[in-house]
Amino acid sequence: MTMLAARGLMTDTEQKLITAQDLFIRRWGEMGATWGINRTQAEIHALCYITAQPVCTDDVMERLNISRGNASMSLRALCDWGIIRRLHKRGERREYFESLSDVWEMFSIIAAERKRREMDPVLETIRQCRQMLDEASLGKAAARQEAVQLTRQRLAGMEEFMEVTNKIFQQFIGNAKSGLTNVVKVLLKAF
Amino acid sequence: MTMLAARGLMTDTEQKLITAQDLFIRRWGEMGATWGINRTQAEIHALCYITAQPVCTDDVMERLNISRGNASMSLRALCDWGIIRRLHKRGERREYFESLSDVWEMFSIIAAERKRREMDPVLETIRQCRQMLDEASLGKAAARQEAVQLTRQRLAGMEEFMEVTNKIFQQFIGNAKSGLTNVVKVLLKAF
DNA sequence: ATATCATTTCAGTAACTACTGAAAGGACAC
DNA sequence: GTGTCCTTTCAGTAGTTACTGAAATGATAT
Repeated sequence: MTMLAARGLMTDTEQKLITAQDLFIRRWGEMGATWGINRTQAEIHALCYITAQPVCTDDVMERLNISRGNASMSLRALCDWGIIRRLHKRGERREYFESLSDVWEMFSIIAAERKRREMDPVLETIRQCRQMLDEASLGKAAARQEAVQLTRQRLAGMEEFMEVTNKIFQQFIGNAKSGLTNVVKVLLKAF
Repeated sequence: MTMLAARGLMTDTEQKLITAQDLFIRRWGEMGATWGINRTQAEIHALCYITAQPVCTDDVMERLNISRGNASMSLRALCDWGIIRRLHKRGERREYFESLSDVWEMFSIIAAERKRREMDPVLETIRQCRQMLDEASLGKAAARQEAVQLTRQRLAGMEEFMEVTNKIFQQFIGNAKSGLTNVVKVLLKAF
């Protein structure tokens, strides 16, 4: 609840709007926490997204009850991810922030970054491991030992999975701007 | 590096195998950490998966250098997720654990659980918010205010996204056992 | 130049999560 | 019953991450 609301300076409609928004913001924050982004950052993003209007640092501080330092750092992190943007208003000193409006675009930005940061290194490691265990490195007899073969099979299974997943990600990423919804329609029909 | 290795009681091949496995285990642990599962649990799972052989609590403790308590609790958590299984060996007291072998099946188990725990509550909240802001709750005039309409649009956008995502998840989940790879092939061809 | 307002940085701290090790709790054998 | 072997639990602690608030930095106006 904001200061304004506490002082009774809001209309009934405004209060209800705030209440609904806060509900969404809190849930989104909880969800973010289990997806590797921290709660506060997820809440800030939810605030920008749900209001669909530019917010400044003080708006964020007041609305979410956090310090200036925290707001500043978290806003920057969200800008780095690319899911909110800085925005200068003519004749105003302070900076505003707004969320991307297209959820599909946000998703594909996040997907691209996580693929790069997390999947690619794993794939790289798997290849490295397979190479360490191939005939050229171990010799023919050693490479045929059961334990070695089992591990090689597991590496292969994981590699296949990650390669396919990667391709799907790439499709999403590549098609984000030109109407991702279409891609998804095709996808669902195909099943 | 295990005790055995330190004492020089391993063959060259065994050492190389362990080294490759450890590489994979560590990377998998790092990745898990950014996906909401903790590093140790991810490492234990990686160990079970990559060796493709039943491991007991002591194996886990020695290989990953963790305490008995930690091993016990983490193994249980992985069993709860359903991606490793308990296994009794005839005539042995101690319990063993093994990973599911099919990566697709593991993925769909995790997807199903996360959908239930994380997406479903958000969808529920979005519907609740939309209801709070519809004409029936606010009155016609209030519901037409710009701020209210903007928030309603954003809620709608997010709902659509999550519903489609949910459906895709369900397809994956439903098709896991009967050869998920086929589903994916269809999917990739469709693009 | 100086004043004003906004933003960033960061040392210190609070809050939280993960982990240990020892004690308690089974399960089976004798 | 007692002893042995293994597993689980949990209080206490270590380690990590998130946050604050104040000082430093920057940006614009006068």
